[in-house]
Amino acid sequence: MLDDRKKKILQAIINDYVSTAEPIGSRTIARKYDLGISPATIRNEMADLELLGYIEQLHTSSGRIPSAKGYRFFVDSLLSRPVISENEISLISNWYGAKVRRIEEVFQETARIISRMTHNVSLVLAPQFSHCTFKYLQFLPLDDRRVIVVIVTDSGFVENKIIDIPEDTTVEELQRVAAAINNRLSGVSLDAIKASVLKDIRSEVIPDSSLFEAALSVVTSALTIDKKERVYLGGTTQLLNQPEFRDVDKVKNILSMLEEEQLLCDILQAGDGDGVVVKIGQENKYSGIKDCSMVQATYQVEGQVVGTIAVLGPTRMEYGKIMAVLEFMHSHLGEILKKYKM
Amino acid sequence: MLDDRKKKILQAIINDYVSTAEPIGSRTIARKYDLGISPATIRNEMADLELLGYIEQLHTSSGRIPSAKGYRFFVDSLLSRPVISENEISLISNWYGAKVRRIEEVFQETARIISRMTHNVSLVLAPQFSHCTFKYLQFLPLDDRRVIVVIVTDSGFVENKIIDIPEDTTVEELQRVAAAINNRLSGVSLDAIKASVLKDIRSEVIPDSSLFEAALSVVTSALTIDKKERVYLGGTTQLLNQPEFRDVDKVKNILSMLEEEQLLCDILQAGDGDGVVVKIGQENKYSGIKDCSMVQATYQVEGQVVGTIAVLGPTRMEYGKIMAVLEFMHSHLGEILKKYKM
DNA sequence: TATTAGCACTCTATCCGGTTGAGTGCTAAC
DNA sequence: GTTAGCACTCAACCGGATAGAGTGCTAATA
Repeated sequence: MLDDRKKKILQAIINDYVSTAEPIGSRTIARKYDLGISPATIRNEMADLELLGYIEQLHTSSGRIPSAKGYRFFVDSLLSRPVISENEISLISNWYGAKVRRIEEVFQETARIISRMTHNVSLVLAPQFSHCTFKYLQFLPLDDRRVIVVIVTDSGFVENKIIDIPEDTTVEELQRVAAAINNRLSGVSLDAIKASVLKDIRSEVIPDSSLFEAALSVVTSALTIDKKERVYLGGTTQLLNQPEFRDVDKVKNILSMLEEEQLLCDILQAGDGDGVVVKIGQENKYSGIKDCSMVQATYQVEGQVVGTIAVLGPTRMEYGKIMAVLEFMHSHLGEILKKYKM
Repeated sequence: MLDDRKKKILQAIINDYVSTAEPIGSRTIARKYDLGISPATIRNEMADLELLGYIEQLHTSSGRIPSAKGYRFFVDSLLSRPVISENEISLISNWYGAKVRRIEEVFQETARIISRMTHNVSLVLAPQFSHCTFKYLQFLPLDDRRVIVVIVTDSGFVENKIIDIPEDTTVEELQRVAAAINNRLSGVSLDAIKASVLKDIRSEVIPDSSLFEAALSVVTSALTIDKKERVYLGGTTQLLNQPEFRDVDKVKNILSMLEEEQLLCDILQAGDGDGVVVKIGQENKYSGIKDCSMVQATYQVEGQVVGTIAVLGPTRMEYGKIMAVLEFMHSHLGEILKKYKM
């Protein structure tokens, strides 16, 4: 365990490096931070810290920078978790009020707000459609040959698709099919429907109804799309402000990754545990971000975890601030969603 | 007007610069392109071309690069417009088949396909909801206090929103309100509704019905959102492969622009005329892309222009290829949309 | 008269050696 | 245990020399 003085020095190194992105030496620490000890002493302590693996040197005569282990210790033991100010809270509420007109926009705006406050890329994973429960399906007539199938879940998600129907289909027939499906599927979770229930139904009922087949295939397709298009990004250009991304090739790597929604979903869903979680450098499983850090948090609706929010940036990030923002979203995004009629 | 030899030399310069991104000199042209004339002659011709403004020099002893005027002449007079191959067409069709499950995905996939084929950023402006005609509105019950308002247009677009209702609202009452609205608005274009009709109605009917108010406000909000969230981007990382974007600050400028959907909408909608249009450098009105080129095309559904597709990149781009791809999309995207049930 | 060879010139990019400055580790004194 | 002093290291910066690609001009050539 580190003694008090080492902690203070480590803290100074991290604070300085986070704000300047430059390696820092003993002399500078002594000058900028009033620790009451000389550069020489700090040098000795820094040599120890390096031996212990908390800081590292790029080359023999450069200053030190925090290592992943250093950041980890900082986050776990040194960080006095700040909370965001009243001022910021009211700003956030204004931002939502000004921009959000419908539920999907909450996610996009959340991503924007988080990135604006943290100066880093933010990711918002919207609730998985498949966790919802099927409520009912309805046909809305469009013209002679087409109807819109609308699927409604208990939480009010609506999914729709246009299908062709035989020309001579009667309204009664449509209603009968809808009733049959609703009767069988109402209250069943979409997960379950996808997994097996659909097959069961198909064998239970009149197999020659092409309308029925079409309606079922819509349900299926509504279920299979749910994994996609559910990640909202904010502030991707913030990356380019970070000195660690001066190099275009590094930017390319990260941006390519951010374009792969499926990958992002997987990364975000892998988030273990509730609350705010910090993953530093190598702790990230996906190799493309092994020199980045990611702070993740879940959020809840009706007491159930439904989605994940995250901030991605260089390991040199303002962990305190970011954790505070995500902490806030973790505990308030649910309410906000409710407010905008989820 | 340029004589034949000057044209050939200009063509050689442009071809070479487009593929290498390096200024090219007389000696190299003579070596690489078999024009049957000596470097000295080429030098004289190049001096003329520079005087005429078709090419330019970065400094006295560098090779020449095409100017905007040069590219313009190339596009207008030198370019033998290629068409994309059968091979590529079947590739495209496969890509759509593999990815697209619903109508919105057509736009995203179109953007991806275009950028993949052109190696540049692509933009797809989805059809404006507001050009459609209101068909009807329907209430779908959710629970005691909430219903989903579904708005259907004649082309099959569906927009939905959840609203609160007074607890004791009867089904008949809902139907009556829906009928009243449908009666009045059916067949009216959404543009017109937004512009004025809504105000008229409000005064015509029972003003104390809060349900009625809520339904109308949903119609309004469904109309006001239509300008947003309708631009799909593809291949933003392609930018980073271009040597002209080696500089992170330039990348930042463009990427920031690409994040502003409203701006993109404006730029894309400004597209004058039908068919494929090329805007080179300064020809672009928006100052942020004055050193880029943009190739735009419209696409149609039912014989009506409903949206725009575009490719954005450095002025040094493969105009021929890009125009061919957009030409194809211009004439086929309509069908593709129909195929996926627009 | 149009083309070409030859030549002097220009300008960038690159390499190289010297200098500066921030930083270190070690040792000896406090 | 702390600190001052000192020799040492290394990246960054600067300036001069060089190489190379390219030009424009002039005179010779077909």
